[in-house]
Amino acid sequence: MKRFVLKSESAERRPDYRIDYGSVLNPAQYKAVAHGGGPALVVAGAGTGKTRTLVYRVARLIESGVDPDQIVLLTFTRRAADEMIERASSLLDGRCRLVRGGTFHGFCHGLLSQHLPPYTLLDAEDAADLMHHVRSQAGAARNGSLFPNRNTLLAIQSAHVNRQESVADIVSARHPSHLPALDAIREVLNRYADHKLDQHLLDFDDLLVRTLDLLRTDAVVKGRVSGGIRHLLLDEFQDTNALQVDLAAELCAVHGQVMAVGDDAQSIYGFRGSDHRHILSFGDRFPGAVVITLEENYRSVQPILNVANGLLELTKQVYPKRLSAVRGMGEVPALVKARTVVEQSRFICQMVLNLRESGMELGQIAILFRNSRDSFDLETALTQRGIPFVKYGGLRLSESAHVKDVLSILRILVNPADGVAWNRALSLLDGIGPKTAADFIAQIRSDAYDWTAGVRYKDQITDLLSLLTELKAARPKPDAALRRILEWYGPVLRKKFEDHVKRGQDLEVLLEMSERYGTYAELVTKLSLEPIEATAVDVAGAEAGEKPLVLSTIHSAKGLEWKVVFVLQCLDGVIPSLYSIDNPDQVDEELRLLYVAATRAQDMLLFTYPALARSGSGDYFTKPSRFLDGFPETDLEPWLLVEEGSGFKALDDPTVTADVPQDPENREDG
DNA sequence: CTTACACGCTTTTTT
DNA sequence: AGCGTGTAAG
Repeated sequence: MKRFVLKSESAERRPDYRIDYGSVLNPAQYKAVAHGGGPALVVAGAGTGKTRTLVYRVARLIESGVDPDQIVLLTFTRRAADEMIERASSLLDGRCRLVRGGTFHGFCHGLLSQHLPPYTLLDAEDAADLMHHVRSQAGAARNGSLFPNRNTLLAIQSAHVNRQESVADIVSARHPSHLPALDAIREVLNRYADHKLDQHLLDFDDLLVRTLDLLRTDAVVKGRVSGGIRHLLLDEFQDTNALQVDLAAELCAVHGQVMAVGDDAQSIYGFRGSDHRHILSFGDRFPGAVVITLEENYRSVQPILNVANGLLELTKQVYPKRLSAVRGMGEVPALVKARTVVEQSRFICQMVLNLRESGMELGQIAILFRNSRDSFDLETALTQRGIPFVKYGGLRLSESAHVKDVLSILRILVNPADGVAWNRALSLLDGIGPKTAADFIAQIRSDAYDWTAGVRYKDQITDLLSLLTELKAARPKPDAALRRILEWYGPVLRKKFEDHVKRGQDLEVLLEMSERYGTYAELVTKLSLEPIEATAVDVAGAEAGEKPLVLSTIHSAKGLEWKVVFVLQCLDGVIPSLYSIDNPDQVDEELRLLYVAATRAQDMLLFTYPALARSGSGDYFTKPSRFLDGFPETDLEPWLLVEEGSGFKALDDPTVTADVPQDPENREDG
């Protein structure tokens, strides 16, 4: 008898992979990359190849025949998504660029813009403007100083939405002093919501809320959206909030293929409603989840991890975890005591120059700090010495007053009901304050810009109106429109700002950027969703093509790595922040923040602090961060800065050479 | 009644 | 360095 063997056609055909996944990944990474069906959680300590794993998984899924368009990769920042997709592309091919990716907020906007009537996005400051307006309309200010200010109101609102807790709970837990005003707070928050509805405005939180709402109430949309997501990949899962977890659950409802990657030790966005416990309860939320742990650290030398491990041991929560280095031993991290902030900057500049001379690229060095302003003095010092740098974090170009002024005109054209934009634009005119602006806005009932202007403002109003009418009729491209708006704005800029020259340059940058956008709405929305985050300072003498030194807040440094990392201003009251020390949970978050900073370093890690700080009232002595206090000198080596010619002899450390004038880095133990 | 301006105080991190 | 408040001027 002859037998014919029928191949099973239902089983997935084993593809011929172009990449030999088994040999380029370690077993745990491979397990995650090759994971077949159902939810999976990858718990990945710092430097264990988390990004690499996601990148290879994307490539593998595509090689297995998954349509890239059916893969959704949600990351914390747009920068992270771009980087991953870029890396996947270089690994495999251009198909990876078709993967859908971005932030939760960006993804939600993409969806909502197809399903909601047109709306305008409010960034944090716009939301604050609106809240301020609502607050003053409610006569809140008269209720005495006990009534929360606009930022507190927004914080309450945001916590209410993102944590999905009641306003009463939020106020009693986080702002107990405002408990007597609870009813008034609710009233103001309701009005805030009403205004947003009336004016077709959505704030960041609304993007998440409305998307969840859409998916839960519209079965057709949900079927199409979730049905179109064969694989959902979630990066930085420890920083997702309750709302985002709900969203993720909806998005993967049809295919059930969700992979989350995260590290509870790196949860640093509690202030935005994230809760690292979501990682721990992942299995409850996504039943049957496989947990894969990545433990081998490929990034840092062991002495850096010793400090990182030491920091982690200080946290109240005990999810014990020890990173161990594949790379082995290296230099012991330093705790550098400078006398003043100025000396701290001098030290860093000279170290950077020494490193540069010994062949390290500037782009391999990063200076990290808790607060954006912590780097002000260093920025001056770097500029003086002609060291090129780029700064991430803090105030963004697109959030600065002059850029927002200019964009408000475009926003009016996009959405004539946008009272926040009208208010901003009108307030630029001489003699028009909140009251007059509000009166005008109340008169606007159509997008025909006609109203009865008081004689006092007549000329200015006519100017503004003809600008709007002209742009409305001609609808030039965004860059041409901006050019026209800048003509109008020029005199305002010069009158309003002392440093109008510098701000004018910013506006030129904006103009240049606007060429990339097809519509006003796209330009305005993109700038809110993905603010221009880096402010580059190009200094003459930078070698063409060499990446500059990186200055970054620790928050913005998440997910990145450098050969040498300095952490600035390691002071008690800075990290941990003065305003967190009463709350153990918040102190823990500050600790994790320092942990994140420490684990960015590959070869060398230096914590610096000034012993003397300056405040308005005078100089005062400081204490180094309590987190760095208890380390033995074998783990964290104290460095003393000594002036040249003061009798101390330099140790022969290649990175600490004495040929730079005024070199202070003679090392002293103890 | 509104706006403009000066002064004193200060929570920061991001979508 | 910005924000809210108090004060004086329009």
